[in-house]
Amino acid sequence: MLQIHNSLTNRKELFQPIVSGEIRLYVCGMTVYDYCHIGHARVMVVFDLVVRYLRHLGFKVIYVRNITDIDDKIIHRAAQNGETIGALTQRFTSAMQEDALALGVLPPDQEPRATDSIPLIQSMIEKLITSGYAYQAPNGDVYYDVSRFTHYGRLSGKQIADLRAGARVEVMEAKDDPLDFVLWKTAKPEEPAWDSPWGAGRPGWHIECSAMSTAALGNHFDIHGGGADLQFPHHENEIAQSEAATGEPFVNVWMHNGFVRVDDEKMSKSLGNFFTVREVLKHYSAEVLRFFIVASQYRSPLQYSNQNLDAARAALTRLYTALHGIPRAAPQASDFTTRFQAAMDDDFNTPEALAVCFDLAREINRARNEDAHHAAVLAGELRYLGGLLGLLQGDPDQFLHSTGTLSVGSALRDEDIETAIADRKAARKAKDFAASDRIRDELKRQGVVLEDRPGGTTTWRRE
RNA sequence: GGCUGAGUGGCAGAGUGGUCAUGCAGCAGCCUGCAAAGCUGUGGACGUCGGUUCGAUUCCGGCCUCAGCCUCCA
Repeated sequence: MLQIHNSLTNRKELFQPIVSGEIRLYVCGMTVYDYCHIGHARVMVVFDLVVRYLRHLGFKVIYVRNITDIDDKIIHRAAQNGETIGALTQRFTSAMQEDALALGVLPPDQEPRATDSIPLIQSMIEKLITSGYAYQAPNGDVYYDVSRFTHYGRLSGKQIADLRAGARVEVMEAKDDPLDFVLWKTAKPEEPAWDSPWGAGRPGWHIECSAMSTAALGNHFDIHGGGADLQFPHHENEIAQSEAATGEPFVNVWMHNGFVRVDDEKMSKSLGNFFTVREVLKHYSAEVLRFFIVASQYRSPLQYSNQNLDAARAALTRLYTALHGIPRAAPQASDFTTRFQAAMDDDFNTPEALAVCFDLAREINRARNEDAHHAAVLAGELRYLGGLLGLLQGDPDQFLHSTGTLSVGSALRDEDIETAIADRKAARKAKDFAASDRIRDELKRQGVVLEDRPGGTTTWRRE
């Protein structure tokens, strides 16, 4: 029985879909004005694996992840670069999709863009004004009246009074209350704008997610996810807007993933301590990066460091070594699958699920010389379970022959290695172990490790 | 100041009221020409002070430390 930690109640809860057998899921995606960093990668990987697992359980999942392609930062960055907003957002949307693909993140079922959703957004704002939840200020901006929404603060565990007391919100004359947030921003000259009943302008950030999610998934849907930094105010505001506009409950389960940290601090643009996905992929393979993310539970902080990526690579090498040299056989669900599912059912406990994979790998290693068929079936199971995490789908030989950490400099070509191995084989046959060891040492020096197998064959891997 | 969350062996990282996490690293044995890989065995931990309990790393309370949110942020 699947349990998910719900940020709304701050507890693990038994998951019950609204419509039996079907799950509607919305995740806040990227604002496309720069390359994705590892924090963005984590959101994509985490919810990808949530979707994969839910589908494995037999649910029909409708997964929507939006693209924010209009906001202040985009406008500023485009101006800075001297390019159009459309060119900028198109460029970084493509970059984001490339990064996702590299990380083995399956595309969402729908990927709506804010700028394609203006009519939806306007109609929601219209409803909020009509029902008295929003007002147009003298400066033309339209604001949401937070005091009208009685449940405001429920998701983030905040009291309106406390928020006011500790308000660090910029004082804006136009607002009735500093906590009110903007739904429609009047355009300044030079800024992109859409016509509206409230004058030319553009949507505020929060409203787009309310409009796009309810349009795609209905007024009331199952799961809404995103990074923990979106819990307040973004998600809080989404609830306020959506529930006020539709008169229905918005979302049953809120999921928030933890931050990626660098030196015990949150990785973020403002701190400048971020690593982009494409930067990291120059040094580590995408599967290693993905393993690194999966090796922590999604709500825990994730400590980014080369040391931890190296550890991820070593661990992944062990799994691929177990699969190496074993023919593919159809998987059978055994006790390992039961344990794996129990782990995943417990709020997607991927570290525990990986532990099961390692136990399975040991079992394969035990069986491989005793009972080849059994080993093959277990290997099939390991591959299947790994697939639920988006791992272990590659060819073991290929993984072991690649460095995993993509080393720079003069790497030996595969053919050179094969030639050296043939030379060494001849030397061994002639019992010239000094020559044999010389070849092995030289390869080792260049980062290639040899492994002599029973039967006289030699396999190799890069370290 | 308000509100969250966290402190586990050399490192990473799960979990549990009393018997094994898991991976890397260490040690010993088997295997090997020697290695590597693998297998077997093994040492090593639960921030701190109290409380509850036959028994707490696990429950409760205080304290210390760290991170996050309260402003754009995945």
